[in-house]
Amino acid sequence: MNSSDLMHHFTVDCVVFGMDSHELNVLLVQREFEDPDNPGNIIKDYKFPGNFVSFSEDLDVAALRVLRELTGISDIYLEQFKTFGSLTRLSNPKDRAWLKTILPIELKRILTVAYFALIPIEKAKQENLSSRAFWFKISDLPTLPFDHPEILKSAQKAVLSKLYQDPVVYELLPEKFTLTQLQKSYEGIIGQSLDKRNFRKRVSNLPYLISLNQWQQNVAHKPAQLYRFSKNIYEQTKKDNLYFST
Amino acid sequence: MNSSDLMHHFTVDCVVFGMDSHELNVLLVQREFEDPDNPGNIIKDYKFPGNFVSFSEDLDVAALRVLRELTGISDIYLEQFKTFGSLTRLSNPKDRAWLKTILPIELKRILTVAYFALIPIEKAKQENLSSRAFWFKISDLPTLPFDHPEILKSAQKAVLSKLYQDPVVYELLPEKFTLTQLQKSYEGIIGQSLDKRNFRKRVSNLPYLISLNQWQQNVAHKPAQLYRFSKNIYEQTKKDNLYFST
DNA sequence: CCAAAAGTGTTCAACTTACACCCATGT
DNA sequence: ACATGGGTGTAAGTTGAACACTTTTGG
Repeated sequence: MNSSDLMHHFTVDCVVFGMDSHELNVLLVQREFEDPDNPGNIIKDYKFPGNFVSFSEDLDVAALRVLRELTGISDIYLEQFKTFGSLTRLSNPKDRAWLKTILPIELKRILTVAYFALIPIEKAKQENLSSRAFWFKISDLPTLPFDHPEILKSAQKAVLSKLYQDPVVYELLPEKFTLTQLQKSYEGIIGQSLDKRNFRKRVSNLPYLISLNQWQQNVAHKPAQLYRFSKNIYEQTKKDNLYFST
Repeated sequence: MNSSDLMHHFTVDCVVFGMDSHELNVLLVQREFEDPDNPGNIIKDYKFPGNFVSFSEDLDVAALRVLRELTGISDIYLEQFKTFGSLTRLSNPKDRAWLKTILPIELKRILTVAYFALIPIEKAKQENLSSRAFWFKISDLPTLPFDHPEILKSAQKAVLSKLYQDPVVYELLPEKFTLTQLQKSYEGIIGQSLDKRNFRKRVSNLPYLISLNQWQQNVAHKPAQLYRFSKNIYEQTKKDNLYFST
């Protein structure tokens, strides 16, 4: 075994979740390449934003760079959750054909360090989104290449698991939000609907959820009160929950 | 940017937790090399078992192989939790000197995919442990090289977080165990002591915790009843808890 | 006046917490 | 007989779950 046998290509891939008024969405970037099975035919499909990491680049920095380059988004909550290194991740000839268009050498295996990211969709839209980046409802995603379906499942679990420990839902919401928006965000991550009265009773005990003397405007129904998340109060009052799985 | 700029060395590192009758322990392997600052002097210290991964090896397989080769342990619960790729992980000259003894080239950066593992200490001892592998109490660890202190902290968090979702404590216990052993295992992971009566009331509701008609023998006190964990019953009865962080 | 979403309280059951003493065994 | 860890119950407080109607606004 010599040293070059021990060298590998690495990418970072980002699963970006965005919350609109109804449900969770995922940000995908379009790839466009010639179908190797059908020359002359152009395939257009979608994948998670991801790219190679250079040898002098910190992982987290690489993830932010790749996300900025491919989507235009730069101010976002980002967290590494798992590295995927199966020997079969590149087994689809279409995926290998596409890879040749971006790195024209034969690749044996690519490890990818996967990140999840959370952002309110409107904010992402303000940060002039790349013309190649598109939001998809999580309930209606196109077929994903590589092992991206597995990465997505793993990302959803990672976000849920994170929510057990930190109120990361606030990363999905704009600065001022309604309790219904908050509830929808929880529901999107948990994957279940919650009882409105019980939900409100529960969150009304959270010291870091600050009610503002402001209400929605120009809505065709009773305007909802606006709230904000106080990171300071959260940090000061959080206690480590002690529960264990049943 | 050419292709070789995009290639990296990477290793797997395993943080092996073992439970003895009192507390959590961690398995370290000794490294032995000449002090670059003081030629002729031999440094002996300890690190997590870890090694390079070859280009044709699955990640999880590599972790099991490395663990077997360096410690002798082969039947163990193992789970990937994070990849460490800081540019400064190799900044200590002593660590670079040691690396040269195992791979005699100049290395720029090594990414490491970190795993945690759980095993009952006695079981590990049966699997003829390598003479270079040693158990240390988690409350009394030697100084660790590289970024291993950070990896340890992250591993402890990962195990705790896992315990929120699955009763992985049972991986630390022998097949038959007492409620006190179970409690100590929880306490070791959680890092806090628990009330005996409340603990027992709580676990007595777990359908997958099976009491045996067997008791401890040859102990200088009232013998404790033995229990076992039923993975089957756990799988059949588990429900996804719906709680969120406060 | 209609549609749409906001907002609100009670009851019952389940769970959490705090807390102290006797028991069975080996030496 | 003593040292060691095993084993047990209750009361008070808190939290979780189920459940339906009125309010405010824009169109």
